[in-house]
Amino acid sequence: MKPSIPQGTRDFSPIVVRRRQYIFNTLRSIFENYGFQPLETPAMENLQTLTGKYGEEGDRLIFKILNNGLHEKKDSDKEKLNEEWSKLLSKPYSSPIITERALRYDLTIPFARFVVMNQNDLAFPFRRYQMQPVWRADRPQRGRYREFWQCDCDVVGSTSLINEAELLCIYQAAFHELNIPKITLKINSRKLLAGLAEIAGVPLQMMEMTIALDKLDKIGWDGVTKELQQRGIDENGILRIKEVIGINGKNIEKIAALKNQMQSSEIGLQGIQELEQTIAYQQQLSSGVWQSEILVDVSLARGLNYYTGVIVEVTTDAVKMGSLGGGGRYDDLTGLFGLKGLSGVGVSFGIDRIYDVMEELNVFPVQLVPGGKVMLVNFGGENESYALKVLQQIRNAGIAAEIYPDAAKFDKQMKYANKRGFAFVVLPGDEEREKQLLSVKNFTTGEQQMISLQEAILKFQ
RNA sequence: GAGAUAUUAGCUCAGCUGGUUAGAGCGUCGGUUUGUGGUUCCGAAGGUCGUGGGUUCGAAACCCAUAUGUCUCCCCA
Repeated sequence: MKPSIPQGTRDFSPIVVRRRQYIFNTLRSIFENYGFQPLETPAMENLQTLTGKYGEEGDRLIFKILNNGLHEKKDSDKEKLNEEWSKLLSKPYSSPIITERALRYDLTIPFARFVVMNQNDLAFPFRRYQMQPVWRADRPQRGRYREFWQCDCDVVGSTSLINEAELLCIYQAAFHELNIPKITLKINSRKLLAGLAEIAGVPLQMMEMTIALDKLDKIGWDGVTKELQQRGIDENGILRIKEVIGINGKNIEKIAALKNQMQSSEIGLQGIQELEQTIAYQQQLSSGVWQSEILVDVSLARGLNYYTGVIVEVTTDAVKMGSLGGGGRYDDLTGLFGLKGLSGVGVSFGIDRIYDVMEELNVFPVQLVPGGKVMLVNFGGENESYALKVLQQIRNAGIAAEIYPDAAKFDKQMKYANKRGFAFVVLPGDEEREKQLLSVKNFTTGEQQMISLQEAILKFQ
C-alpha cells in the first residue's frame, strides 16, 4: 500500500520538532515567569462536554469517535442502534449509542470542565497554561489544519483587569522573544460592541452586527454596509456604527471620543472604561523593549460565543496570515458545568501559524540546526575498541557524541558526518591509538589537530 | 457545506493542438588504492504519469468520478 497520513495532519521532522520545541519552551518560560501552572487534559472528552459550546458551526467541526463494540450490543439495543444509525446516514446527527466521546476541540472548555471538577482543591484565582493538540474537522487550508496545537493561558476566579493587562504583557513578551516583527494587539470589548448595538438602535442584533463588522478588513466599508443592510439594520443605525468605527487617533483619543459617543449606553461606557483601565495597568507592567503595538479596534469581533468583556487578537503585518492568537474575558464559562459566578480571562497562541510565520521570516535561532556535536569515525578492529572507550568518556563529560556503527569506507563516513551536521569529527586510527591521542577535525572550518582526550573535551565544550 | 486549481522519479519541475522504448537538474547507490566531507570524474538504479472508470486505432495529455495539496466563500488558530 501507499503510505499516507490523514487529511490536514502533518509529520514533524527532527528539525521541525526542534523549532517547535523552541517555540513551546519560549512560551513555557514566559508563562512560568508570570506564575502560571501547567495543566494537561485527555485528548478525548465526553461528547456531551463539547456539544453546544462552540455554536452550530463548531458542533459540526467536532471530531466524533465511534463507540467500539457496537456489533457486540445486545439484540434489544441493536434495534435502537439501527434506528439511530439510519438517522445518522440521512443527516448530521449523533447519539450516545453511536458516539459517546469526541476529540478535544479547544483547550478552554476542557479547562472549564477541569476547574469545576476540582473546584474544592484549587486555589483561586487559578492560573494555568496548557499546550496540547486539538482537532477540528475543518477543510484544511494554508495555516489551517485538522490537528493543530494550542497554547492557552488563563486565569479564573478573578475579575480584576490586572489579569487582562498581564495577558497582554505575555503576548508582548512572547512575540518579542520569538523575534516576530510588526505585531499588533487589537483590543476591544464585548460590552462596547453591545453599547454600539444599543446606540445604533439594534440592541438585540449585536451578534449580527459584530459578525459583519469583523469583516471590515477584508471587504471594506461597502461590503460591511451591504451585510448590515442584509441583517436588517437601518440606515440611521449604519450611520451611527460608521461614525463610531471611523474614530481615529491614538488609543487615548479614541477612548475619549468613544466615551462621548457612548453617553447614552451604560454598558458601552462600562466597556470603554474597562479598556481604559486595562491599558493603564498594562503600561505600568510594560517593559521598554517590547515593540508591539496595542490598538483599540472597535471592529474587532472574535467568533467565540462565550466572551463577555475585553477581547484581544494578535496579528502581524510582516506576513500574510490570519491571527496568531486571541482571547478574552468570559464571565460565566464554568456556569455551563454548574459552577456559577466564576469569571475567567485567557489568551491562546496559535503555534502552528506562529511556526509558519517564523519560518517564512527566517527568524529561528541558527543554533537550532539539526545534528549532534561529535562523531567518531570507525576504523574497525582495535581502532574500534579504542574509539568506543573514547566515546564513552566524551559522553561522560556531558557532550553528545556518537560513533559510526560500521567500519564503512572513510569517504562514506565523512559524507554522513557532513550531512548530519556534526560540529566535530574525531579520527581514532592506528597512529592516534598508538600515541593515545585523537585527531579532531573542526567540521565548520576544516581545521584538524592531534590532541589528547582532555584537550579534545575542552574543545567540544 | 459551495466553487476554482494542481497532482509526472526520493525532491523541484519539463513533456508542443492526443502519436514510437516519458525527460532534466538535484538527491540516492556503486566505482574512482577503506585517512579527509561540504567541492573531482565515470557509471547505475529509480516512474502502475495520484487512484478508478470512459472516449479513441492510439491517452501523461480529452471527459467523468474519487483522494490529497493550494486558493476563494463560510468559519476559524
